[in-house]
Amino acid sequence: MTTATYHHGNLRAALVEAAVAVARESGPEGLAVRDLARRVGVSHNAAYRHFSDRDALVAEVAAVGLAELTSAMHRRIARVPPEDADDPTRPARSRLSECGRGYVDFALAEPGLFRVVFAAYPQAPSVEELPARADADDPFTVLNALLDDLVAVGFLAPAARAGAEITCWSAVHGFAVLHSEGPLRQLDGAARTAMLDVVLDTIDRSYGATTAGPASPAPSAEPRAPRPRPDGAGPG
Amino acid sequence: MTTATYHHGNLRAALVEAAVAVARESGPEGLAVRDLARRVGVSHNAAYRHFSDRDALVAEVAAVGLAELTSAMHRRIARVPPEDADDPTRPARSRLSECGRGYVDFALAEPGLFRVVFAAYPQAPSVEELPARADADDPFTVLNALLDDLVAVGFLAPAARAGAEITCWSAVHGFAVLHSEGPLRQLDGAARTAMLDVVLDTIDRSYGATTAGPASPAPSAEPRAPRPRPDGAGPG
DNA sequence: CGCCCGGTGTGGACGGTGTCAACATCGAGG
DNA sequence: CCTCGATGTTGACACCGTCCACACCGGGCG
Repeated sequence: MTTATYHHGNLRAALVEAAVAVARESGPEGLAVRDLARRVGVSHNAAYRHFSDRDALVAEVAAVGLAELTSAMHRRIARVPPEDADDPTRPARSRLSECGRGYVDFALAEPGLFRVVFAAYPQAPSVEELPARADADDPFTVLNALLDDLVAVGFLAPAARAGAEITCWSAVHGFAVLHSEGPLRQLDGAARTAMLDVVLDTIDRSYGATTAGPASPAPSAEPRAPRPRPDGAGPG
Repeated sequence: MTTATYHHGNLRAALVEAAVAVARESGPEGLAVRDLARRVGVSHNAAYRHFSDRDALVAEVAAVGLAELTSAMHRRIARVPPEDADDPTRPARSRLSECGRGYVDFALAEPGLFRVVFAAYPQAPSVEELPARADADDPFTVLNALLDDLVAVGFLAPAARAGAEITCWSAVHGFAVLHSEGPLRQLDGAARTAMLDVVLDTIDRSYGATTAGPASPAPSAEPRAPRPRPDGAGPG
């Protein structure tokens, strides 16, 4: 804690910290303003000097969770070897898979935080405004960059690029939700891993078919220069 | 209402009916036992003669929602013509797509009910016990039947059948969650429809590739046997 | 130096919730 | 007819979010 300068010092930070701890094991419905105030050793209502609403506090926790989620993805992505002698498309494809695995890992390891994140997730940016925030560090931006790489490498047909981000996000998010606290919550770990492999392979196979098969209009457009990979370790 | 035989008559049914109505527009967090009792014109606590818990009441609503969800899927599936002169695999493939569209339709049309369903969804049956309940009428069973059809028709390789139910469910459920009350909630209808088409086409293309090419995540850059082209899926 | 003001924390109140316990009512069956 | 069990009522308790009035305390101004 930084030096206590006032009555309590840094109540706001203490509240957020406590809230994150509670959210980890109870999810969003476990977050109660009064309870958090009690934990921090302050009277109820004190929190309202720092957060207009309970929702504002939850949003703060969601921001922390979102950062952790993003960093979990980055960590997984960074483990992929940058080159493959046999297949030049493999690194980009593996990065996409690992990105999904990082997402699911987080959802399973921190189901409470994960649910808080999606109880108050900010609007995903529209496709038009994406370039403007290409430097942002959130799961959707990371995913889009990886898909662009997949096109640049010549694996994903440019014509199939549109909507790919929604497809990947949907598949991985659905998997995460169904398994972390949904109807598939009590599958054992091994089966779960195998199932996730199937999901990711299904997408990979489909995207490979866009360049190889007769599936889409023009099988080829020359690959663009690969963008620098955002392997930043992230905060936390 | 059936003839009132007692103090109130059929309180239980009245409570469930009111609860479903509330859930439609407020989701699970809008369901309050006291409020429902008030709406039905009965004192609080009366409900506890019929439901042990608030959770028990929510579960009842979830059952109603699950039935509606299943029926939405059936309705969509039933619209697919049973035969296609050009391509014998098309009906089964279209049924799978329509099944997904029915799922998403329901999630978008009834976001509150949809969320109640997945706030308390029963455990999905394991693969072993599936045959035993092949006659059950729930989304997971329907999906499995359609995937079996896809194998029978020769479109989906038997080796790729395992895990396909999880893949399809994940993709469609994720899409539904992200769009119905998630970060993509304010996409306009046309874009949404197009995105769902992409998701479903991605799966269709991948499954079509399982009968033609190597099923493993091998590079598979070379062109493959001529597969009937999985162009836009449906009689949307 | 002293006073005031605004940021911060306190205490109380109101209406809402789930749930338990005691009581009242009413219909069916002995 | 009378009892008994199923059903509904009333009251209470402990929580919750939030609004209000008040108390504190330190820094900036006179």
